[in-house]
Amino acid sequence: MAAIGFDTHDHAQCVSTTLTRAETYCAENKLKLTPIRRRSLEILLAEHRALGAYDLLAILAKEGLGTAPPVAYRALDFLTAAGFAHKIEGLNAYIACAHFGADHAPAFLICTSCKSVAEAETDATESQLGDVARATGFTIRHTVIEALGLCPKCQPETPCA
Amino acid sequence: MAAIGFDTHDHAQCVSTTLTRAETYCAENKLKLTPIRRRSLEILLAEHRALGAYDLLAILAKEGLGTAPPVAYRALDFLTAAGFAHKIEGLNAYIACAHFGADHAPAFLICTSCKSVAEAETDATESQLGDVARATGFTIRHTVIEALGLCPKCQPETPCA
DNA sequence: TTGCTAAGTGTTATGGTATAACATATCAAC
DNA sequence: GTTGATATGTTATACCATAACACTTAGCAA
Repeated sequence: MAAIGFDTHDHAQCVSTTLTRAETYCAENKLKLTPIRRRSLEILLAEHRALGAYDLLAILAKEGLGTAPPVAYRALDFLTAAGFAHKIEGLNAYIACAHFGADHAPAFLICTSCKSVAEAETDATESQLGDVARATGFTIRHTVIEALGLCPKCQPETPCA
Repeated sequence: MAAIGFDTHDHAQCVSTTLTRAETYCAENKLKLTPIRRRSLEILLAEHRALGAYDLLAILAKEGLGTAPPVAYRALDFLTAAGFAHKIEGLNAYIACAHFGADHAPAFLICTSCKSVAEAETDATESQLGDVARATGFTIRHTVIEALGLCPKCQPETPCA
């Protein structure tokens, strides 16, 4: 389980690589990465942070790709269903997934100071949530695991801009 | 870590006991359990399920305890800050806490079929989230840990009403 | 007692999030 | 080329949450 998100990297590269992989994945799984969906994913990847549905919509609207809320929500529904993006429940916002395709149980570290978000993968069946579920006979379909706090750069000693 | 919520129990007893404990806790900690706050907690306890802020407001309004949204949100803010209630982020709803007072890291098992919610206590520092946080230098302030799925009564073989 | 201060409440208005519903368009399969 | 499934365009609305400001109350100090 490795967290990513609080480090720097070749961003243009990371966007294009992930987009290419998403295209390949869609082709292999008979999913349609339409222009609106592709552009939405590209925007989420480029922003590299949690974006509200209406933030995404504003960008799409500027580009003539849609003006009404359902446009954004449909794209986000597709991307989250495909595993290309996740919803951060604690922020009512959406973020591109660094992984993709297979179902996974993401965990998020959300900095309340600089709003950056790091994603880590967890094993739901091995978590405490999994323990409780087994003990009670509960069947897990989806997990929401988020931590709100301060990222390394925003610790009290070294507040970030 | 024990889950509660998918079992039956003496409900009137559980409501009155918890209310009494809340009163004691407030007295000891100089918190004011005003009529609106007390009644809101009582409602959440009696309902014994996640309630939207506007659901709570509707009940308060019927009783002449307030008509505008801030009334409900203020009561819920107080109850959640005191640890008497929790917000279920995945549902945008609120539920009474079976525990109270001290800070804790609740985890919820939410049945998408019958809407029941079970609360379990976790140890954030021992969770996978804690592992990631330590590895990345992230300081956790608050955690959101929720699982959506099917409770024992709503498994495919025995769907519940 | 008066007056101050902090906390709580009443109220209006607004902002932010999300979806229902229905019409239209596109495209692959037959 | 018709059909059926999926995607999109659009309007309207519902649901969730808070800003802002006036007013009241409780506790405390002078």
